[in-house]
Amino acid sequence: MNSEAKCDKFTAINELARRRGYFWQSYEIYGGVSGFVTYGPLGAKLKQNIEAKLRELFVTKLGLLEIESSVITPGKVFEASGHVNHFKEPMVECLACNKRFRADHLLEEYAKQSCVETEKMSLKQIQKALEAHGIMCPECGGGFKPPQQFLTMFQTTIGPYSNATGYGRPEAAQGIFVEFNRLYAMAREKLPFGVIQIGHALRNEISPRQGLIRLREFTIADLEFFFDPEEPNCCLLKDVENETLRIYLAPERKACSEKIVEVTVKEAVAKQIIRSEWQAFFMAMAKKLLIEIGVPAENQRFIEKLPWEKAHYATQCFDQEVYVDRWGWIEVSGHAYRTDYDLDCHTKASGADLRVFKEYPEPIEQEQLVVKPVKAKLGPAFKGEAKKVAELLSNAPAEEVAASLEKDGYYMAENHKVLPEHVEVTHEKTVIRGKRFIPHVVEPSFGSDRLFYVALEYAYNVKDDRVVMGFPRAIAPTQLGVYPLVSKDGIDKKAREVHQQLLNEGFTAELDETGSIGRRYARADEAGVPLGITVDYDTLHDNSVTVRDRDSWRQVRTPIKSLPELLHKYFQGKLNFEDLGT
RNA sequence: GCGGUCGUAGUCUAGUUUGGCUAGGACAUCAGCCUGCCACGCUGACGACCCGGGUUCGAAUCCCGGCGACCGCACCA
Repeated sequence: MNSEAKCDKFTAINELARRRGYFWQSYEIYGGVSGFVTYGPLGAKLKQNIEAKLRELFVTKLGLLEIESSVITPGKVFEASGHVNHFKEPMVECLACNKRFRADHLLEEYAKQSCVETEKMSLKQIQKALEAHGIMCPECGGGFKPPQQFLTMFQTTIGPYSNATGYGRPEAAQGIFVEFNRLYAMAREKLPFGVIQIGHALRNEISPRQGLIRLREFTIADLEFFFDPEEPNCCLLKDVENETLRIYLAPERKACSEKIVEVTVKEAVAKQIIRSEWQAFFMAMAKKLLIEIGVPAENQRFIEKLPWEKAHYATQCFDQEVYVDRWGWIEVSGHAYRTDYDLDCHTKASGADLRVFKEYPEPIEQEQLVVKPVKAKLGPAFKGEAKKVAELLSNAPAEEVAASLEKDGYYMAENHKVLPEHVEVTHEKTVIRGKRFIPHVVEPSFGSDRLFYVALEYAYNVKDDRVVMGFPRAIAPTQLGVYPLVSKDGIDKKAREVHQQLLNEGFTAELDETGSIGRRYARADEAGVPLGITVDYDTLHDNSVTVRDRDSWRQVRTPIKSLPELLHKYFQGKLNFEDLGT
């Protein structure tokens, strides 16, 4: 088992995960469905702890706002955001060999059409274009069935009688954008500010096959950070400016070079490698997060997306990648500069004003020509049409109306003849105190399940033919194991007391009294329990216990009464194992 | 969806070619004994042939269909 484990960690981890209750494929009794997993007791706790780390880093320390919105989303939202158009692909199937191809890719390759062109084409246009260019199956030369769209969002109907289309959200971000006005109010109407949402998202993948890496239902952590594009400087950049980032840049990728540049955050910004300071900041934070869940810096990198790889909303986009045994580099987070794309789309589609107001340092005074309808005269003159005429006058450019009155002695508001007596033309001074604009957004987006998987893979160690899950102590699902050395002579009773005390202190602690002590240590190692507390014969005399370190297997001796304080500090990272006793 | 490989207790697996099973083992789990710090002592218990159909006196084994897994193709905004 262990030699195989070295060959393929993915297999070993999946097996361990099932056996020990980290995660497994859902609905097994009905044969299982791929793309859905159940997190077991250890896994659920580990995932919570990883998400707690995310919250600690972004919510607690940076003061971002956290929200929770619904998964089912009215169709209008994703029509506005562009997902309905972009979350589907036109595909054709060969009549002869049944192979499937992306229709737009075929046109790009054989008809030399740009992806900008194919993007806009309807299915019928695609079919005609395929026929016009005589494109046949690249595999066998056969003809194609009519093209079909594959929508990768889960579609449903909201309510029993309505035919309102709803979608399972493929990202949590839109839940933030649509609530922008309220959230901006809660941020005390100040930029910059950020909102995070950690929740389930759904994507109907055609064929998900890589365990936790590609799921149909998964947990996403979308962070939307709003700022003024005219004040794009990041006030927190100093905190991370000397962090180094390993980046695989787009030009290198185009040249098929493997070259990774290693730059500090400061340099990346100065050299415009990363065009948004806030994006650079969050990339540094993402690196920190991954280190905290156990992935060393040298096994992380950022990869700049090529133009055709980028999401429809993004300008510059980086993926954070982690090296894993089975597939090499896999994406764990995406960092997109979404500009004002989403808020602009929702402004246009909903009619709601999602702009923010920015006061100028000095108010600007302007003199403006104003044409005011005189209601008292309009009424008798136009009777029932008066209201309409007034409206037409208000909407017409003042200069045009004034000029016409001056020159011709009247102004035609459609077919109504407006005379000078009907209006009052004045020069008014207006004071413009500021302007309205749509904030820009940088979005770091983490795949929680992928973070979970890489945490498992980097924790996975084999020591003396035993599996030891070396989770960083902050994310370990179980913090403490409590063991009676033997189950007799009152030692078992004492161990239960110690266990209860530790639970009362708020630790997650497991009591294990079966089997030999070595077996229990081994079992705890597989569950990644950082510390073992063993009650032995000496405990009965002097109230001290041994504390065992999961990673070094060393032991120290400590009085029971000092355990709570020492252990709290240990799990906060303020003490090392050696400091826990003698 | 396509092609290849595969599907036996919680896990790993023997048996499938050549039908004869009351399906064997190991680890894990549970109960009891034993215990003096790293899964290694003893006794016992629990527990499986992916689903459906067919062939046959008899199917884990052969045939067909379905489901699922792994690899490759495609897909992964």
